[in-house]
Amino acid sequence: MEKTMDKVVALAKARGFVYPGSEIYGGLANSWDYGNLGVELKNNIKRAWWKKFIQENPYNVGIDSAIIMNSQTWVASGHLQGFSDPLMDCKECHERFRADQIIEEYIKKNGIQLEKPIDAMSHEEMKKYIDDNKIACPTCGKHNFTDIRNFNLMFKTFQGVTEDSKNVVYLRPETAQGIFVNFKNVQRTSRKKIPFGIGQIGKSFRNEITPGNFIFRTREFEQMELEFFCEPDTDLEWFAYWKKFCIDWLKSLGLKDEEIRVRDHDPAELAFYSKATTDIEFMFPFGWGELWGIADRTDYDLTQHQNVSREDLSYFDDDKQVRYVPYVIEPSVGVERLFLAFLCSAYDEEELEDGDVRTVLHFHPAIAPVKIGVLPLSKKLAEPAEKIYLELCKYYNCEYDDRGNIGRRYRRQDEIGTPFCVTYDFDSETDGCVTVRDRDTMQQERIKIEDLKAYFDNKLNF
RNA sequence: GCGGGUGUAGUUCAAUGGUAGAACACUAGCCUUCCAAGCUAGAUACGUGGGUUCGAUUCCCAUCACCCGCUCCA
Repeated sequence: MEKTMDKVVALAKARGFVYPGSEIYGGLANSWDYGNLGVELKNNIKRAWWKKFIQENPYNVGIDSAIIMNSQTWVASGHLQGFSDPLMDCKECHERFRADQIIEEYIKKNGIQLEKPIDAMSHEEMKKYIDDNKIACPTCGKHNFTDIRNFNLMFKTFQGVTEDSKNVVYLRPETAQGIFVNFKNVQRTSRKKIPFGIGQIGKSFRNEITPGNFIFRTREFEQMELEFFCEPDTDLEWFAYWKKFCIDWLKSLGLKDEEIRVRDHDPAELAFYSKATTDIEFMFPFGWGELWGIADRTDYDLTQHQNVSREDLSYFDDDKQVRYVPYVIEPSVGVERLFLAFLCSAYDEEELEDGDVRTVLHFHPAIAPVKIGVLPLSKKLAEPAEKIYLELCKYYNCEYDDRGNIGRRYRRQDEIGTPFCVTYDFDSETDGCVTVRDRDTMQQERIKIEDLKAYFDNKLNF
């Protein structure tokens, strides 16, 4: 069986996991909507993360911070400055440059004195200067540039009625900063002592140059981030701890050893804020792709916010009688990427004994969109079967289906990854039992109708 | 962002300068029907916007989307 992106995407669209966004208007590049099954899968993933990282974890608590934050946040975090450069592309070799740097190099090389400093020049003036002096592309030597564009990865909008620069706000490019600015609030109200973590699930927005690979990289996405605050000098221990924690969690939900690998970043590759970064990668049909980034952010963020806001963000350790700015370990994972990884991992085409092929999603029951399919053997048995459905769906997301024949209905449930099917047949009336069929083993059991709840509580308890 | 390609029911494909067919899927009905069965009936499509033309799904342009390659990526 060849597992291709095409097949996974086709199934996702056909069965209601993911639709192209704004489809009736011709779509919107790289936006995706999650359908009736997609929303269940997505919610299950988020619920599983929250349970493991927040609810069950004695160290961590949660938060839900605003998407739009005071713009000073992005001054402190470095997001504003880092990407407000005037960029231009060489049309000949497609290399991208900073316009101010090209001019800078040119005047330095030729000993020219400019009338006004480069950073005071407008984009038009820079472009004109480059054109007038026929400054060549440092890579290919030709002179054929695009216009200068201000490239910032952040989505910009205005808060309030007037669209002037004072009202500019940004959609957050990561949820992490909402945690950092609330560090003192959460520490005080939760009465947590270091080490402790604050987790958050929420949308982030990045105006990526090249999104793609289905839902792998999109401009609007959802992150599940944990910022774990620890004492300086204990950061590397915690870094290793969370790395293992994340990998174990992925495996507990069904990702296989051979589908996962861990890649440590070279020192040269590290972002300016990070001391160490590890990517947990997943083997997608299109190749290895980053799933989870675990970064040692040191005390960079809290120190930056402390400097820009002039609020003291240090922590006083009562036991050791020392004050310090905590170090931060950040495991950050994208919900959509996990969604895609689970979908790809679960996808299978099985050849049955009679030579028939069934497409089946082997989701871990915790994330399966539908837990139980309730199927009457015949439409004539619809009434009692519906009764069972109405009872079970109080506890588990269930689907009732009486259309077509029974075989087709089993296959449909296989295709959406439903772990169990309950079939009410002509004997059920007399013996009070139904057939429960397991998706993975294809084994069938007769279960008393009154025992069904207990049976599934046992099977679906995680 | 650049180059190349592709857009016809839900899906995979036909045909055609005079508005379109099939298969599978879907819906309804029949059937004591446990792994995509059978029979009958039915609904559903020319991506969007311009242009040429008496008339465009077909030709031209733009746009949007997708695919392949390059580029880029906190």
